[in-house]
Amino acid sequence: MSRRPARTRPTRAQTRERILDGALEAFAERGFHGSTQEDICERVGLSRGAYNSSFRSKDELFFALYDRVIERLQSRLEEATACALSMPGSTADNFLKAFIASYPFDRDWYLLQAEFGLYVLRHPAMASHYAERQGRILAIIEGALADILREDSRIVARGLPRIARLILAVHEGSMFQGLLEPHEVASGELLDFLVDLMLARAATRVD
Amino acid sequence: MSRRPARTRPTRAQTRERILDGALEAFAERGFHGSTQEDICERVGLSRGAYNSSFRSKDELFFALYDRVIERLQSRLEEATACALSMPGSTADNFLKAFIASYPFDRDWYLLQAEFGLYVLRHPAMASHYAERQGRILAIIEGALADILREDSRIVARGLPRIARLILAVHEGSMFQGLLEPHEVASGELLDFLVDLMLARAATRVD
DNA sequence: CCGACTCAATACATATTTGTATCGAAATGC
DNA sequence: GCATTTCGATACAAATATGTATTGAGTCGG
Repeated sequence: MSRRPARTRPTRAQTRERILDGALEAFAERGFHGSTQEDICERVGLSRGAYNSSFRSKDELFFALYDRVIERLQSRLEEATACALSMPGSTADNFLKAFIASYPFDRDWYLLQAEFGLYVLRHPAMASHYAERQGRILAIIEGALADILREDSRIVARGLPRIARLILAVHEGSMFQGLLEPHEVASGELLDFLVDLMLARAATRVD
Repeated sequence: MSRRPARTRPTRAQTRERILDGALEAFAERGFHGSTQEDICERVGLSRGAYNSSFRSKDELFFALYDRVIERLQSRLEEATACALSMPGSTADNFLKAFIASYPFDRDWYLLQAEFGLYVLRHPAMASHYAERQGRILAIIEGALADILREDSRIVARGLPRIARLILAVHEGSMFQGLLEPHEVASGELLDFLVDLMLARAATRVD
């Protein structure tokens, strides 16, 4: 035990994190413009005083949140990649599908991601920031694909960046459809289908 | 010339249309929550009086706009389908690519579409409304695919609904990437790539 | 231990936005 | 033509959101 008495007041960093937690919830539920300071704060039991003291503007909060979200996604994907690669003798199917399964597929994540996307499209100055973060995710996907090529070369070799983008596009598009009509589109279904296409196994002709 | 003097005051329907025009612009530029009545009205030179007189609520306006947008998309796609089919001897490649090229790929359209998507995800009661409209688009794509099958059977026959959904997903995902990084992702590039995959022509092995 | 400083809560002033009520012009029905 | 009704603009009132200033408790350095 330290000589100092236990800290009773939370660190600045801690309250910042709590506000980010509240913002995550609020933005997912009501969107960026739809969320008020009060909205965000009351979810985590803080007052607007803490909010205004911790963040200069809503935009600053927004991007701090985005960075946190991206960092978590990044480590999640990297972990999944390492894990899937560690299993010896994995085929491209297994690898890709394990990798894809590790991709977040929940409502809040999608809503937030979409909200960020709209925001940066409307604030061109921020586009590069977003693109850089998205680039990291694309790089991880590309890296994973490159690894697969060493194990199973059925997949196309050329245009890795484009394939990575295609995977990302399908993931996001199908997440939306899955959230809108859960009974029609199962989680990961379209992405699995795409993998099948890439492995050229689904290209059967009509009878 | 009619016995009545020429009409000087616009019809209710006309002002409704003008307000929808303003809302389209405003929602695309600032989003649903970010757009105020004033925002919407001043773009088309009307006062808030016209707004409140024409629409009971912002939600009503939003869905009226959505329906108008979907109707226009629908006729555009149907037209493109008919046109592409009328060209005799068209291969699946040509057909699909012509069809895809007719799909709107502009900023405002994407922003609005994404905004609608977020809205309905957050208002589950509205999800069925959106799903029904999206279903029409999917049906057109399915119909087009079915037509191709008669001309060129290289494409997979089973799971047409899933293929249609995949096309939709790729289109939306790639639209976003294209808008975010125009120099990285060309319009329609990913969709063309998907078509290649479906036609099993891109599934070459690494050397 | 004491003083300076930090942080979050509260109170307040301001600015925006929305909804309602009213008014005048214009169209329709008789 | 005249009365009635409709529609869009203006004015007003209420609600909501934001930013700033102040206050008091908690923390850190000497």
